[in-house]
Amino acid sequence: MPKESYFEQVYDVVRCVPPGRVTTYGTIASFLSLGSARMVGWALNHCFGAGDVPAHRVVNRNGELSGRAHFRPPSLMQERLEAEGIKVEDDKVVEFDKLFWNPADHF
DNA sequence: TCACTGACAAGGG
DNA sequence: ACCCTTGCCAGTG
Repeated sequence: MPKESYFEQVYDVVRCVPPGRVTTYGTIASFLSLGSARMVGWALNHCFGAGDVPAHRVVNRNGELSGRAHFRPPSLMQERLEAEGIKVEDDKVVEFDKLFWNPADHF
């Protein structure tokens, strides 16, 4: 498999997200200039088994842990975020604007 | 080949 | 301010 699928493109960006920071689906899609926000979430759905992809650092534009239901256990996403110093309340990232990390900024 | 799916985002009522 | 509809596009059956 010499060619990277769209999944791997997303995984690569997610891996670049530093601990204690979060990003959104739309941001990744915009950064890749490919696909859409829905695809990013869909790609992450297949990430389990694709290696160590910190999918818990990816949230929706509201800062909500929309993908927590896909973790096992579902609370694992919040556990991971809190382990990195991110506070989560009511399934939402506290001070999401501050913790937001833009891949384009790192670039 | 065609149709449906999906962890979202933005706009309109 | 909230709820609903539309658009998005690669992958799978």
